[in-house]
Amino acid sequence: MSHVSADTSLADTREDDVPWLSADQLRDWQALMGVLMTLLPALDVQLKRDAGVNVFEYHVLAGLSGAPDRALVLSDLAVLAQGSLSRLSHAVTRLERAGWVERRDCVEPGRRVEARLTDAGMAKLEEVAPGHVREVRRLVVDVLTAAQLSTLGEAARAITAATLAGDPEACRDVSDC
Amino acid sequence: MSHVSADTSLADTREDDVPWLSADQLRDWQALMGVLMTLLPALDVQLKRDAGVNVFEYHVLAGLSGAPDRALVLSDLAVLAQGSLSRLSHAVTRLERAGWVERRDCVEPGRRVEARLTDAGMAKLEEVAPGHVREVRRLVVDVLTAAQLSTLGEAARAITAATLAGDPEACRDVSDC
DNA sequence: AAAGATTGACTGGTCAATCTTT
DNA sequence: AAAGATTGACCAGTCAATCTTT
Repeated sequence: MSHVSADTSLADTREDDVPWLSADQLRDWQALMGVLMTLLPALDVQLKRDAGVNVFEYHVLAGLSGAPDRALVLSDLAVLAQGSLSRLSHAVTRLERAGWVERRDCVEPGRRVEARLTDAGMAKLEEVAPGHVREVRRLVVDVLTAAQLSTLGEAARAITAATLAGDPEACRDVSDC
Repeated sequence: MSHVSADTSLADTREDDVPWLSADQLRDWQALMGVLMTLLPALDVQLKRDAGVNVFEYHVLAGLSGAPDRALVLSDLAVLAQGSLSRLSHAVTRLERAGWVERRDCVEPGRRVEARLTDAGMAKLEEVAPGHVREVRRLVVDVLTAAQLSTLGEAARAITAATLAGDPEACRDVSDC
C-alpha cells in the first residue's frame, strides 16, 4: 500500500520540478478557491439564520431521513455526512439535545450505536428543506446552464476521488454498509 | 413542491413553489457538496503539516507578495483573501508573531493599517509554495481535462457572483483599491 | 458620525487520549 | 488487541462591542 510511489523522498523537502500553473489554470483555480471560501459559509448563514442548524447538522438529518428505519450506525453516518466520527459525535449530541435525533445501542456486535431521526427531527427537516433548496438554486443551480452543472458535477467527482484516495474509510459509499 | 402531495403534511409553513431538484441536478449538487466538504480541509492538512500555516494564512501571504511594496491596507487585504476583517486581524496577529508580516500605520486618512510581508515572510512563502502547488495539481488540476477545468472556472465565477451579490464590499476586486 | 481596526466571549472542529465491547 | 464511540483540551472563526482617527 504505502510502498512504491515514485516520489517517496519526503524527508528531502526539496522536490523541485513542480511546474507552476499556466495563466488559465491559475485563473480557474482561483475561481474555484473563491467558491470554496464563500459558498459553504453562505449556506451556513442561511441555515443558521432560518433553522438554527449548520450545514453539517443538516446533512446528518438528511442522511438519516433517507435511511431504512431512519437510523444509521454512527460510523456509517459519518461517512455519509463526510465528517470525522468525532465531529459527528459532537453534532449528534447537539441534535439529541434539540430532540431531533436519539442514540440507540445496537444489539449487534462491537460497541455500535445508531442515531435515529425522531418524528420531531423529520418534521424539522421538512420545515427546513425548502429554504435550503431555494438557496442552493439561487446560488448554484439557477446560475448555471444544464451543461455547466453537468460538467461541474463530473469535475467534482474526479476531485473528490483524488482527495479521498488513500483514505479507504472515507471512500466507501453508504450503500456498502 | 407546488402541490401538497400525499406525504406527511405538517403545519402550513409551506413556502410553496420551491421546485425540488431533478435527479441529475441532485447528483451534481451532491458532488459539489462533496468537494466543498473535503477539498479545503485536505489543502489545510497539507499546509499545516508541511508549513504550519492554514489556507487562509497562506492566501494572506500570497496576496501580499503580489502587491506593490508587498504591502496592503488590511481592509483591502481582507477582500483579496476573501475573509472578514476580524478574521484577517486575528490571522495577521499570528503571522506577525511568526515574523512573516508586520503592521504599519498608514500616513494617509482614517485609521488605516497596512500589513507588509517581511523578507522572512517572502522566504517562507517561496519555501511553502511548491508543496502547495503540487497538492493543487494532484487534487484538482491534474485530474481534470483542460476543458473540464475551464468550465469549472466559468461555473465557479458564476457561483461566486451570485454568492457575493448583495455584499458590495466583498465584490470589488483588489485592483479597485 | 463614519470608516477602519481590534478585542474577547462564544461556537464548532480537530486531535489525541480514553472508554467499551467483542 | 481492535473497532466503535466519546470526551476534553485546544485552535480558528464569528459576532458584537469597542477603540481610534477623520
